[in-house]
Amino acid sequence: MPVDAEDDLPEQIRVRREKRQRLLDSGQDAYPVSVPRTHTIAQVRAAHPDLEPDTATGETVSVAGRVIFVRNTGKLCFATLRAGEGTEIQAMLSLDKVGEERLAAWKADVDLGDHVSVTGEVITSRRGELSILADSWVLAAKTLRPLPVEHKPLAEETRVRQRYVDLIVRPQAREVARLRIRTVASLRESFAARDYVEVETPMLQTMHGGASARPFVTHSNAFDIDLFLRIAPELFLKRCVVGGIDRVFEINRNFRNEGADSTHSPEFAMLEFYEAYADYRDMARTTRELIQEATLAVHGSLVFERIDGETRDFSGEWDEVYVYPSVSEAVGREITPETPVEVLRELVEAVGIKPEKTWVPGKYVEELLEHHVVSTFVRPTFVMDYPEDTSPLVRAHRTQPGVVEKWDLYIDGAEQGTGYSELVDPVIQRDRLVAQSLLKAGGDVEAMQVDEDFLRALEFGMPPSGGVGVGIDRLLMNLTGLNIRETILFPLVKPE
RNA sequence: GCGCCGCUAGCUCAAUUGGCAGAGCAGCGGACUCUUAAUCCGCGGGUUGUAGGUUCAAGUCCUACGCGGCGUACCA
Repeated sequence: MPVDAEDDLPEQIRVRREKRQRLLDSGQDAYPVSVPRTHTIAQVRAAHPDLEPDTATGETVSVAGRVIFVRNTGKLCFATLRAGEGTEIQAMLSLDKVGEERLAAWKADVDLGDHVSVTGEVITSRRGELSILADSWVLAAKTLRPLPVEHKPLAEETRVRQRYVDLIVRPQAREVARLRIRTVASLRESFAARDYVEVETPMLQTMHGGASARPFVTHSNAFDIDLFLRIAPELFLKRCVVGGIDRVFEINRNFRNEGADSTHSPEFAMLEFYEAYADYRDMARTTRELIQEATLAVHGSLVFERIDGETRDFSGEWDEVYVYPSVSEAVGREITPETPVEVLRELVEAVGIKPEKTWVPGKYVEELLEHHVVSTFVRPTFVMDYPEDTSPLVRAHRTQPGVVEKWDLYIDGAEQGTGYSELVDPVIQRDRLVAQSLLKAGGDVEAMQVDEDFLRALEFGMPPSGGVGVGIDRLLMNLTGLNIRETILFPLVKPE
């Protein structure tokens, strides 16, 4: 080991390395393959819920945990051991029980952060703290880096970059890590109860489609072709419906090569589900039920307090508003799919938004909607019946020309999901995708490609169907009040 | 992208007008057989994000770059 490199280490890391070496030199193992462990800390706590102070149980156990506090006195040492899930128990090491040599070794060798195994009687201290009075102890794993201060919050960046440390010291980090999968498990249970089939469709795609977004591009050496990381599973799930998987869902990652901020991550978890013989209203109801069931699974109530202390109410039926009427009301004049684009442009510019030349008329309407209407919805709200020209995969409204059967679900002013009566006419679908590809040729990097295989699938006949996409990260954000980086265990960050 | 703010000990943070770089916890040495973020005595620990510049003197002022946060624009 180069001496110079050692000298450059911070003092506390150097000291811990020396302790490790000292243990090895004396024939002890700093990282034994196994240590005594008869019970988890949680099991010991559960078995002795309310002992009186200064009680001896006569029961001997071996527990293991990370040392997070030490209170070493001359002949009686105390330590708090913490299990991975956060349960804690006190270890007591006395001169009588472990002997002079092992007590001295404890004081000299054990640092905050080390994993240790302690064997001894379950007792309570005179102050009533549930403890293991050690007959023996052994190091389970030496920690070479000092833990951060327990009682000062870690800097947000350190929490994100070193989530392992965050998980050790911050209860909420442990809680959120489990919350995500509890939410996803609830969704899967809800789908199972509705006879849905879960599938996994390609992440690596030769065409990108199903959403308007810039894809990540990668390369297959075997095929010598460029591939796209998927921006959405939509076109494959529809192939499933064509093939007769009438109720199908997928929960998996999408990748979009776009900005990252407190509400957007380049990779994010997405739920999409499709149901034959359902329309967008059926899908809205199912979506509400899924989210309500997940809310119950996480919070136990549809009226709940988030981690940030705010209260939200997801109970009952959810509000429905309509795009053109609500925009009309907001701008003080009637807006319809026939409203000339010049009028829309004036209204958009009047609120300080700069139109781009690729915008179609419906885009202006959506901008007005977002600016005037949507941010006011705290309670979950379905915004229904969108412009046709911004939704190339949606079926035309059954009675209103220029409008499609689509809703967006807004919670707390942010889009939580979207649902359609799906477009299943292969001829109209082809026209829409060709129009998209022309936009793409004109420089719109988010426009879709003409996916011939998808069109061929539709030509085999897709039953009338409803489809929904729900952002899982967004759902967690809405259930907790956290930003997106807190809901993702290891969010993408630039290298240090 | 653009604008503003930040980056100091292992961690969390101070440092007045440009004038000896500090504290708490953690660490090291010592005392202590019922502690609870133990206490008491003593001692170490810094390339102030990186590279330049101005100045007798730079954590502090200037320039560039890196990383981060917030705001703003686009996307879920």
